[in-house]
Amino acid sequence: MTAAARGDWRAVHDEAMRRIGAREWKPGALIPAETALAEEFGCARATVGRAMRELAAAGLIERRRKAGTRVAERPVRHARLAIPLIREEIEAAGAAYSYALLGAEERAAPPPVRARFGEARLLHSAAIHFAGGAPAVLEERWINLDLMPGAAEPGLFETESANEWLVRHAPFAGGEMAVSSEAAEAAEAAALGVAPGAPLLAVERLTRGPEGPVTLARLAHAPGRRMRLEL
Amino acid sequence: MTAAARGDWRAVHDEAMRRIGAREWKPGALIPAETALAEEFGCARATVGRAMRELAAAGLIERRRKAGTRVAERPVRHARLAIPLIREEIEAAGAAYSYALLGAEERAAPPPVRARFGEARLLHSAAIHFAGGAPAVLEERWINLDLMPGAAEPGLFETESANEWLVRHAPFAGGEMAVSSEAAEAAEAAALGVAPGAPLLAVERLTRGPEGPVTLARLAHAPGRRMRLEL
DNA sequence: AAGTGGTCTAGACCACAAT
DNA sequence: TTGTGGTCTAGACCACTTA
Repeated sequence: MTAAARGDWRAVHDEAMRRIGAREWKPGALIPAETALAEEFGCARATVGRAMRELAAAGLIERRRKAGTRVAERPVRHARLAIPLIREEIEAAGAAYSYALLGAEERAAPPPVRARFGEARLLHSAAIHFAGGAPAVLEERWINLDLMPGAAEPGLFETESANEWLVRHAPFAGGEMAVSSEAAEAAEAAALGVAPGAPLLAVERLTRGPEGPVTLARLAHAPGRRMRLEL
Repeated sequence: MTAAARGDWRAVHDEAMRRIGAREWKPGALIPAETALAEEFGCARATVGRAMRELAAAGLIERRRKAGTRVAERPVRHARLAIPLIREEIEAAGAAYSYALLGAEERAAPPPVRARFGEARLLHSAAIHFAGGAPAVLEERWINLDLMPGAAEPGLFETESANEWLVRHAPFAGGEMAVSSEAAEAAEAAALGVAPGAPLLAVERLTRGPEGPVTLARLAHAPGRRMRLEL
Protein backbone atom coordinates (compact mmCIF):
# COMPACT_ATOMS: atom_id res chain seq x y z
CA MET A 1 0.00 0.00 0.00
CA THR A 2 1.85 3.09 1.15
CA ALA A 3 5.23 3.72 2.72
CA ALA A 4 4.12 1.71 5.71
CA ALA A 5 4.73 -1.98 5.36
CA ARG A 6 1.38 -3.68 5.41
CA GLY A 7 -0.03 -5.89 8.08
CA ASP A 8 1.68 -4.52 11.15
CA TRP A 9 0.17 -2.20 13.73
CA ARG A 10 3.60 -0.82 14.41
CA ALA A 11 3.94 0.33 10.83
CA VAL A 12 0.62 2.14 11.04
CA HIS A 13 1.69 3.63 14.36
CA ASP A 14 5.01 4.86 12.98
CA GLU A 15 3.48 6.28 9.84
CA ALA A 16 0.89 8.14 11.90
CA MET A 17 3.65 9.50 14.13
CA ARG A 18 5.53 10.63 11.06
CA ARG A 19 2.50 12.46 9.70
CA ILE A 20 1.95 14.17 13.02
CA GLY A 21 5.60 15.13 13.31
CA ALA A 22 5.69 16.34 9.70
CA ARG A 23 2.45 18.25 10.30
CA GLU A 24 0.67 16.48 7.47
CA TRP A 25 -1.84 15.96 10.25
CA LYS A 26 -1.87 19.30 12.04
CA PRO A 27 -2.44 19.84 15.77
CA GLY A 28 -6.14 19.96 16.47
CA ALA A 29 -7.08 18.57 13.08
CA LEU A 30 -9.34 15.59 12.56
CA ILE A 31 -7.65 12.55 11.10
CA PRO A 32 -9.36 9.88 8.97
CA ALA A 33 -11.58 7.35 10.66
CA GLU A 34 -10.31 3.87 11.45
CA THR A 35 -12.17 2.35 8.53
CA ALA A 36 -10.60 4.81 6.09
CA LEU A 37 -7.11 4.20 7.45
CA ALA A 38 -7.63 0.46 7.39
CA GLU A 39 -8.49 0.71 3.70
CA GLU A 40 -5.52 2.97 3.00
CA PHE A 41 -3.07 0.69 4.78
CA GLY A 42 -4.70 -2.47 3.54
CA CYS A 43 -5.21 -3.96 6.95
CA ALA A 44 -8.05 -4.76 9.32
CA ARG A 45 -9.70 -2.02 11.32
CA ALA A 46 -8.56 -3.69 14.56
CA THR A 47 -4.96 -3.25 13.46
CA VAL A 48 -5.45 0.47 12.93
CA GLY A 49 -7.27 0.57 16.23
CA ARG A 50 -4.33 -0.98 18.01
CA ALA A 51 -1.96 1.61 16.53
CA MET A 52 -4.26 4.47 17.43
CA ARG A 53 -4.74 3.19 20.96
CA GLU A 54 -0.99 3.36 21.51
CA LEU A 55 -0.84 6.89 20.14
CA ALA A 56 -3.71 7.94 22.39
CA ALA A 57 -1.98 6.40 25.40
CA ALA A 58 1.11 8.41 24.51
CA GLY A 59 -1.01 11.54 24.40
CA LEU A 60 -0.37 12.33 20.74
CA ILE A 61 -4.00 12.03 19.69
CA GLU A 62 -7.37 12.39 21.36
CA ARG A 63 -10.19 10.07 20.48
CA ARG A 64 -13.89 10.40 21.09
CA ARG A 65 -16.68 8.24 19.82
CA LYS A 66 -18.60 9.79 17.02
CA ALA A 67 -16.48 12.96 17.19
CA GLY A 68 -13.51 11.12 15.71
CA THR A 69 -9.78 11.33 16.34
CA ARG A 70 -7.82 14.57 16.54
CA VAL A 71 -4.15 15.35 16.80
CA ALA A 72 -3.57 16.70 20.29
CA GLU A 73 -3.14 20.47 20.37
CA ARG A 74 -0.32 20.12 22.79
CA PRO A 75 1.08 16.63 22.96
CA VAL A 76 0.74 15.61 26.57
CA ARG A 77 4.17 14.26 27.12
CA HIS A 78 4.29 11.70 29.84
CA ALA A 79 7.50 11.29 31.69
CA ARG A 80 7.98 7.76 32.85
CA LEU A 81 9.73 7.66 36.15
CA ALA A 82 10.84 4.30 37.40
CA ILE A 83 10.75 4.48 41.18
CA PRO A 84 13.79 2.61 42.41
CA LEU A 85 14.53 1.40 45.87
CA ILE A 86 16.98 3.81 47.44
CA ARG A 87 19.31 0.92 48.07
CA GLU A 88 19.40 -0.02 44.41
CA GLU A 89 19.85 3.57 43.39
CA ILE A 90 22.85 3.95 45.64
CA GLU A 91 24.37 0.61 44.69
CA ALA A 92 23.86 1.40 41.02
CA ALA A 93 25.99 4.50 41.55
CA GLY A 94 28.77 2.24 42.80
CA ALA A 95 28.54 3.18 46.47
CA ALA A 96 28.13 0.87 49.43
CA TYR A 97 24.64 1.06 50.91
CA SER A 98 23.79 1.03 54.55
CA TYR A 99 20.79 1.97 56.59
CA ALA A 100 19.98 3.07 60.10
CA LEU A 101 16.59 3.16 61.77
CA LEU A 102 16.13 6.23 63.94
CA GLY A 103 12.81 5.22 65.41
CA ALA A 104 9.45 3.57 64.78
CA GLU A 105 6.40 3.96 66.98
CA GLU A 106 2.67 4.36 66.83
CA ARG A 107 1.99 8.05 67.14
CA ALA A 108 -0.70 10.67 66.66
CA ALA A 109 -0.09 12.50 63.43
CA PRO A 110 -0.17 16.24 62.79
CA PRO A 111 -3.20 17.63 60.94
CA PRO A 112 -1.63 17.66 57.44
CA VAL A 113 -0.99 13.94 57.77
CA ARG A 114 -4.37 13.20 59.34
CA ALA A 115 -5.94 14.93 56.36
CA ARG A 116 -4.60 12.16 54.15
CA PHE A 117 -5.32 9.18 56.39
CA GLY A 118 -8.51 10.12 58.20
CA GLU A 119 -9.01 8.21 61.43
CA ALA A 120 -6.56 5.41 60.76
CA ARG A 121 -3.98 4.32 63.35
CA LEU A 122 -0.56 5.38 62.16
CA LEU A 123 2.99 4.16 62.63
CA HIS A 124 5.67 6.80 62.37
CA SER A 125 9.20 5.87 61.37
CA ALA A 126 12.41 7.74 60.62
CA ALA A 127 15.57 6.41 59.05
CA ILE A 128 18.72 7.40 57.22
CA HIS A 129 20.11 5.81 54.07
CA PHE A 130 23.88 6.00 53.64
CA ALA A 131 25.95 5.93 50.46
CA GLY A 132 29.53 4.89 51.12
CA GLY A 133 29.13 5.77 54.79
CA ALA A 134 27.89 9.29 54.08
CA PRO A 135 24.27 10.22 54.80
CA ALA A 136 22.40 10.42 51.51
CA VAL A 137 18.69 10.37 52.21
CA LEU A 138 16.65 11.12 55.30
CA GLU A 139 13.34 9.27 55.34
CA GLU A 140 10.31 10.12 57.44
CA ARG A 141 7.28 7.94 57.00
CA TRP A 142 3.73 7.31 58.19
CA ILE A 143 2.18 3.89 57.71
CA ASN A 144 -1.53 3.09 57.92
CA LEU A 145 -1.76 0.38 60.57
CA ASP A 146 -5.40 -0.32 59.81
CA LEU A 147 -4.39 -1.50 56.33
CA MET A 148 -0.92 -2.83 57.19
CA PRO A 149 -1.21 -4.25 60.72
CA GLY A 150 1.91 -6.34 60.13
CA ALA A 151 4.01 -3.17 60.13
CA ALA A 152 3.54 -2.82 63.87
CA GLU A 153 5.74 -5.82 64.66
CA PRO A 154 8.62 -4.63 66.90
CA GLY A 155 12.06 -4.56 65.31
CA LEU A 156 10.66 -5.03 61.82
CA PHE A 157 12.47 -2.10 60.28
CA GLU A 158 15.75 -2.55 62.16
CA THR A 159 17.55 -4.15 59.24
CA GLU A 160 15.23 -3.71 56.28
CA SER A 161 13.95 -0.29 55.35
CA ALA A 162 10.24 0.36 55.59
CA ASN A 163 10.30 1.15 51.90
CA GLU A 164 11.52 -2.30 50.92
CA TRP A 165 9.18 -4.06 53.32
CA LEU A 166 6.22 -2.12 51.95
CA VAL A 167 7.16 -2.75 48.35
CA ARG A 168 7.02 -6.45 49.06
CA HIS A 169 3.94 -6.50 51.25
CA ALA A 170 1.67 -3.61 50.39
CA PRO A 171 -0.79 -3.77 47.52
CA PHE A 172 -0.39 -0.87 45.15
CA ALA A 173 -3.15 0.97 43.37
CA GLY A 174 -1.76 4.43 42.74
CA GLY A 175 -0.45 7.49 44.44
CA GLU A 176 0.90 10.98 44.19
CA MET A 177 4.30 12.55 44.39
CA ALA A 178 5.50 16.10 44.86
CA VAL A 179 9.04 17.30 44.39
CA SER A 180 10.38 20.54 45.78
CA SER A 181 13.58 22.21 46.83
CA GLU A 182 13.89 23.15 50.46
CA ALA A 183 16.44 24.65 52.76
CA ALA A 184 17.61 22.12 55.34
CA GLU A 185 16.16 22.70 58.79
CA ALA A 186 18.43 22.34 61.77
CA ALA A 187 17.45 18.75 62.59
CA GLU A 188 17.62 17.64 58.98
CA ALA A 189 20.96 19.32 58.47
CA ALA A 190 22.39 17.60 61.51
CA ALA A 191 21.12 14.19 60.44
CA LEU A 192 22.45 14.56 56.91
CA GLY A 193 25.70 16.19 57.98
CA VAL A 194 25.21 19.33 55.93
CA ALA A 195 24.99 23.00 56.83
CA PRO A 196 21.60 24.35 57.90
CA GLY A 197 19.94 25.98 54.91
CA ALA A 198 21.65 23.66 52.42
CA PRO A 199 19.38 22.90 49.41
CA LEU A 200 17.66 19.55 49.80
CA LEU A 201 15.61 17.74 47.18
CA ALA A 202 12.42 16.88 49.02
CA VAL A 203 10.25 14.13 47.59
CA GLU A 204 6.91 13.51 49.23
CA ARG A 205 5.12 10.37 48.15
CA LEU A 206 1.67 9.10 49.07
CA THR A 207 0.97 5.50 48.11
CA ARG A 208 -2.56 4.16 47.86
CA GLY A 209 -3.76 0.59 47.95
CA PRO A 210 -7.16 -0.53 46.73
CA GLU A 211 -8.59 0.07 50.21
CA GLY A 212 -7.09 3.46 50.90
CA PRO A 213 -3.87 5.35 51.60
CA VAL A 214 -1.13 3.01 52.77
CA THR A 215 1.88 5.17 53.44
CA LEU A 216 3.12 8.74 53.24
CA ALA A 217 6.86 9.22 52.95
CA ARG A 218 9.07 12.27 52.84
CA LEU A 219 12.54 11.71 51.46
CA ALA A 220 15.05 14.50 51.90
CA HIS A 221 17.94 13.97 49.50
CA ALA A 222 21.33 15.43 50.35
CA PRO A 223 22.65 18.17 48.07
CA GLY A 224 24.05 16.85 44.80
CA ARG A 225 21.63 13.97 44.40
CA ARG A 226 19.50 13.98 41.23
CA MET A 227 16.26 12.43 40.16
CA ARG A 228 16.20 11.18 36.58
CA LEU A 229 13.20 10.67 34.32
CA GLU A 230 12.68 9.56 30.76
CA LEU A 231 10.25 11.14 28.36
CA MET B 1 -17.50 -18.24 35.38
CA THR B 2 -15.86 -16.66 38.41
CA ALA B 3 -16.22 -13.42 40.32
CA ALA B 4 -15.16 -11.56 37.19
CA ALA B 5 -18.05 -10.67 34.96
CA ARG B 6 -17.57 -12.44 31.67
CA GLY B 7 -16.68 -10.92 28.38
CA ASP B 8 -14.73 -7.86 29.43
CA TRP B 9 -10.97 -7.46 29.39
CA ARG B 10 -11.26 -5.01 32.24
CA ALA B 11 -12.84 -7.64 34.45
CA VAL B 12 -9.99 -10.03 33.70
CA HIS B 13 -7.52 -7.23 34.36
CA ASP B 14 -9.09 -6.34 37.69
CA GLU B 15 -9.37 -9.94 38.83
CA ALA B 16 -5.70 -10.49 37.96
CA MET B 17 -4.76 -7.36 39.89
CA ARG B 18 -6.76 -8.62 42.83
CA ARG B 19 -4.98 -11.97 42.79
CA ILE B 20 -1.61 -10.27 42.63
CA GLY B 21 -2.50 -7.87 45.42
CA ALA B 22 -3.93 -10.69 47.55
CA ARG B 23 -0.83 -12.78 46.80
CA GLU B 24 -2.86 -15.62 45.36
CA TRP B 25 -0.37 -15.14 42.56
CA LYS B 26 2.90 -14.56 44.41
CA PRO B 27 5.76 -12.33 43.23
CA GLY B 28 7.97 -14.25 40.84
CA ALA B 29 5.46 -17.06 40.38
CA LEU B 30 4.27 -18.27 37.01
CA ILE B 31 0.63 -17.59 36.30
CA PRO B 32 -1.61 -19.69 34.03
CA ALA B 33 -1.23 -19.38 30.28
CA GLU B 34 -3.59 -17.23 28.26
CA THR B 35 -5.48 -20.25 26.98
CA ALA B 36 -6.07 -21.52 30.51
CA LEU B 37 -7.24 -18.12 31.72
CA ALA B 38 -9.48 -17.72 28.70
CA GLU B 39 -11.14 -21.00 29.56
CA GLU B 40 -11.46 -20.07 33.23
CA PHE B 41 -13.00 -16.69 32.46
CA GLY B 42 -15.05 -17.99 29.58
CA CYS B 43 -13.74 -15.52 27.06
CA ALA B 44 -11.51 -15.46 24.01
CA ARG B 45 -7.75 -15.67 24.35
CA ALA B 46 -7.45 -12.21 22.79
CA THR B 47 -9.47 -10.77 25.63
CA VAL B 48 -7.16 -12.26 28.23
CA GLY B 49 -4.25 -11.05 26.11
CA ARG B 50 -5.56 -7.52 26.19
CA ALA B 51 -5.86 -7.60 29.98
CA MET B 52 -2.39 -9.07 30.38
CA ARG B 53 -0.87 -6.52 28.01
CA GLU B 54 -2.16 -3.71 30.21
CA LEU B 55 -0.75 -5.38 33.32
CA ALA B 56 2.60 -5.83 31.62
CA ALA B 57 2.61 -2.17 30.57
CA ALA B 58 1.93 -1.23 34.18
CA GLY B 59 4.89 -3.34 35.23
CA LEU B 60 2.91 -5.77 37.38
CA ILE B 61 3.75 -8.84 35.32
CA GLU B 62 6.57 -9.90 33.01
CA ARG B 63 5.82 -11.89 29.90
CA ARG B 64 8.13 -13.96 27.70
CA ARG B 65 7.23 -16.25 24.88
CA LYS B 66 7.40 -19.87 25.79
CA ALA B 67 8.61 -19.02 29.31
CA GLY B 68 5.17 -17.76 30.23
CA THR B 69 3.98 -14.91 32.42
CA ARG B 70 5.28 -14.18 35.90
CA VAL B 71 4.25 -11.74 38.60
CA ALA B 72 6.95 -9.09 38.79
CA GLU B 73 9.26 -9.52 41.78
CA ARG B 74 9.18 -5.83 42.43
CA PRO B 75 6.42 -4.01 40.62
CA VAL B 76 8.12 -1.42 38.48
CA ARG B 77 6.07 1.54 39.39
CA HIS B 78 6.39 4.31 36.93
CA ALA B 79 5.14 7.77 37.54
CA ARG B 80 3.34 9.46 34.71
CA LEU B 81 4.19 13.11 34.71
CA ALA B 82 2.25 15.41 32.43
CA ILE B 83 4.65 18.16 31.49
CA PRO B 84 2.68 21.39 31.46
CA LEU B 85 3.57 24.66 29.86
CA ILE B 86 4.85 26.99 32.53
CA ARG B 87 2.21 29.50 31.55
CA GLU B 88 -0.58 26.99 32.11
CA GLU B 89 0.94 25.88 35.37
CA ILE B 90 1.03 29.43 36.68
CA GLU B 91 -2.44 30.31 35.40
CA ALA B 92 -3.82 27.12 36.91
CA ALA B 93 -2.54 28.33 40.27
CA GLY B 94 -4.63 31.45 39.82
CA ALA B 95 -1.77 33.86 39.19
CA ALA B 96 -1.33 36.23 36.25
CA TYR B 97 1.33 35.03 33.86
CA SER B 98 3.88 37.20 32.12
CA TYR B 99 7.13 36.60 30.38
CA ALA B 100 10.29 38.51 29.57
CA LEU B 101 12.98 37.56 27.09
CA LEU B 102 16.46 38.31 28.37
CA GLY B 103 18.28 37.45 25.16
CA ALA B 104 18.46 35.12 22.18
CA GLU B 105 21.50 34.73 19.93
CA GLU B 106 23.50 32.11 18.09
CA ARG B 107 26.41 31.26 20.31
CA ALA B 108 29.15 28.69 20.80
CA ALA B 109 28.14 26.35 23.59
CA PRO B 110 30.24 25.14 26.50
CA PRO B 111 31.53 21.56 26.36
CA PRO B 112 28.77 19.96 28.44
CA VAL B 113 26.23 21.29 25.97
CA ARG B 114 28.31 20.42 22.91
CA ALA B 115 28.47 16.89 24.22
CA ARG B 116 24.71 16.61 23.71
CA PHE B 117 24.44 18.36 20.35
CA GLY B 118 27.68 17.49 18.57
CA GLU B 119 28.56 19.93 15.80
CA ALA B 120 25.14 21.52 15.40
CA ARG B 121 24.70 25.31 15.27
CA LEU B 122 23.01 26.42 18.47
CA LEU B 123 20.76 29.26 19.52
CA HIS B 124 21.00 30.31 23.13
CA SER B 125 18.10 32.00 24.87
CA ALA B 126 17.33 33.16 28.36
CA ALA B 127 14.00 34.26 29.77
CA ILE B 128 12.03 34.74 32.95
CA HIS B 129 8.49 33.61 33.64
CA PHE B 130 6.53 35.66 36.15
CA ALA B 131 3.62 34.66 38.36
CA GLY B 132 1.57 37.64 39.47
CA GLY B 133 4.49 39.94 38.68
CA ALA B 134 6.96 37.98 40.79
CA PRO B 135 9.74 36.00 39.10
CA ALA B 136 8.85 32.33 39.22
CA VAL B 137 11.05 30.47 36.77
CA LEU B 138 14.34 31.31 35.12
CA GLU B 139 14.78 29.57 31.78
CA GLU B 140 18.02 29.02 29.94
CA ARG B 141 17.84 27.13 26.67
CA TRP B 142 19.86 25.86 23.73
CA ILE B 143 18.11 25.15 20.44
CA ASN B 144 19.51 23.07 17.60
CA LEU B 145 19.40 25.39 14.58
CA ASP B 146 20.29 22.61 12.17
CA LEU B 147 17.00 20.89 13.04
CA MET B 148 14.96 24.01 13.83
CA PRO B 149 16.21 26.72 11.46
CA GLY B 150 13.01 28.70 11.95
CA ALA B 151 14.04 29.42 15.53
CA ALA B 152 16.67 31.85 14.28
CA GLU B 153 14.10 34.40 13.13
CA PRO B 154 14.76 37.69 14.98
CA GLY B 155 12.22 38.71 17.57
CA LEU B 156 10.56 35.31 17.54
CA PHE B 157 10.71 34.77 21.29
CA GLU B 158 9.89 38.35 22.27
CA THR B 159 6.28 37.63 23.10
CA GLU B 160 5.96 33.87 23.03
CA SER B 161 8.27 31.71 25.10
CA ALA B 162 10.66 29.39 23.32
CA ASN B 163 9.00 26.54 25.13
CA GLU B 164 5.59 27.23 23.63
CA TRP B 165 6.99 27.84 20.17
CA LEU B 166 8.90 24.58 20.29
CA VAL B 167 5.93 22.61 21.57
CA ARG B 168 3.99 23.74 18.52
CA HIS B 169 6.73 23.40 15.93
CA ALA B 170 9.22 20.77 17.01
CA PRO B 171 8.67 17.08 16.37
CA PHE B 172 8.97 15.03 19.49
CA ALA B 173 10.46 11.58 19.80
CA GLY B 174 11.66 11.38 23.38
CA GLY B 175 13.98 12.92 25.89
CA GLU B 176 15.42 12.95 29.35
CA MET B 177 14.88 14.99 32.44
CA ALA B 178 16.88 15.45 35.61
CA VAL B 179 15.66 17.18 38.76
CA SER B 180 17.92 18.45 41.49
CA SER B 181 18.06 20.97 44.26
CA GLU B 182 20.64 23.70 43.96
CA ALA B 183 21.72 26.79 45.83
CA ALA B 184 21.01 29.92 43.79
CA GLU B 185 24.11 31.43 42.25
CA ALA B 186 24.51 35.18 42.32
CA ALA B 187 23.15 35.82 38.83
CA GLU B 188 20.24 33.44 39.29
CA ALA B 189 19.42 34.90 42.67
CA ALA B 190 19.37 38.41 41.25
CA ALA B 191 17.16 37.43 38.33
CA LEU B 192 14.69 35.60 40.55
CA GLY B 193 14.78 38.20 43.31
CA VAL B 194 15.86 35.77 46.01
CA ALA B 195 18.85 35.62 48.30
CA PRO B 196 21.99 33.99 46.95
CA GLY B 197 22.11 30.40 48.16
CA ALA B 198 18.33 30.06 48.26
CA PRO B 199 17.18 26.54 47.37
CA LEU B 200 16.08 26.32 43.73
CA LEU B 201 14.39 23.40 42.05
CA ALA B 202 16.47 22.86 38.92
CA VAL B 203 14.90 20.92 36.07
CA GLU B 204 17.09 20.09 33.11
CA ARG B 205 15.30 18.73 30.08
CA LEU B 206 16.69 17.42 26.82
CA THR B 207 14.14 16.91 24.04
CA ARG B 208 14.86 14.72 21.05
CA GLY B 209 13.19 14.67 17.67
CA PRO B 210 13.41 11.78 15.24
CA GLU B 211 16.52 13.35 13.71
CA GLY B 212 18.40 14.19 16.87
CA PRO B 213 18.45 16.44 19.94
CA VAL B 214 16.26 19.50 19.47
CA THR B 215 16.60 21.54 22.62
CA LEU B 216 18.19 21.52 26.04
CA ALA B 217 16.52 23.63 28.70
CA ARG B 218 17.35 24.39 32.29
CA LEU B 219 14.49 25.70 34.38
CA ALA B 220 15.32 27.12 37.78
CA HIS B 221 12.16 27.31 39.87
CA ALA B 222 11.95 29.85 42.67
CA PRO B 223 11.75 28.51 46.23
CA GLY B 224 8.30 27.25 47.16
CA ARG B 225 7.38 25.93 43.72
CA ARG B 226 6.54 22.22 43.50
CA MET B 227 6.49 19.63 40.78
CA ARG B 228 3.60 17.19 40.97
CA LEU B 229 3.42 13.67 39.58
CA GLU B 230 0.86 10.92 39.61
CA LEU B 231 1.66 7.28 40.11
C1' DA C 1 -30.61 8.98 13.80
C1' DA C 2 -26.22 7.99 12.53
C1' DG C 3 -21.31 7.73 12.62
C1' DT C 4 -17.42 6.96 15.36
C1' DG C 5 -14.46 4.49 18.45
C1' DG C 6 -14.41 0.32 21.84
C1' DT C 7 -14.66 -4.33 22.41
C1' DC C 8 -15.30 -9.21 21.61
C1' DT C 9 -14.85 -13.56 18.96
C1' DA C 10 -12.94 -17.74 16.71
C1' DG C 11 -9.52 -18.96 14.22
C1' DA C 12 -5.07 -18.67 12.28
C1' DC C 13 -0.18 -18.02 11.71
C1' DC C 14 4.19 -16.36 13.39
C1' DA C 15 8.30 -15.39 16.58
C1' DC C 16 10.71 -16.60 20.17
C1' DA C 17 13.03 -19.31 23.49
C1' DA C 18 13.21 -23.21 26.54
C1' DT C 19 13.90 -28.06 26.16
C1' DT D 1 10.69 -29.67 18.84
C1' DT D 2 7.20 -27.53 21.23
C1' DG D 3 4.68 -24.38 24.11
C1' DT D 4 4.11 -19.74 24.90
C1' DG D 5 2.98 -14.99 23.89
C1' DG D 6 2.29 -11.59 19.77
C1' DT D 7 -0.28 -10.37 16.06
C1' DC D 8 -3.63 -10.32 12.37
C1' DT D 9 -8.30 -10.99 10.35
C1' DA D 10 -13.24 -10.52 9.17
C1' DG D 11 -17.10 -9.84 11.15
C1' DA D 12 -20.14 -8.45 14.67
C1' DC D 13 -22.31 -5.79 18.30
C1' DC D 14 -22.17 -2.12 21.61
C1' DA D 15 -21.50 2.70 23.73
C1' DC D 16 -21.16 7.11 23.24
C1' DT D 17 -21.92 11.62 21.35
C1' DT D 18 -22.84 14.70 18.00
C1' DA D 19 -26.02 16.51 14.86
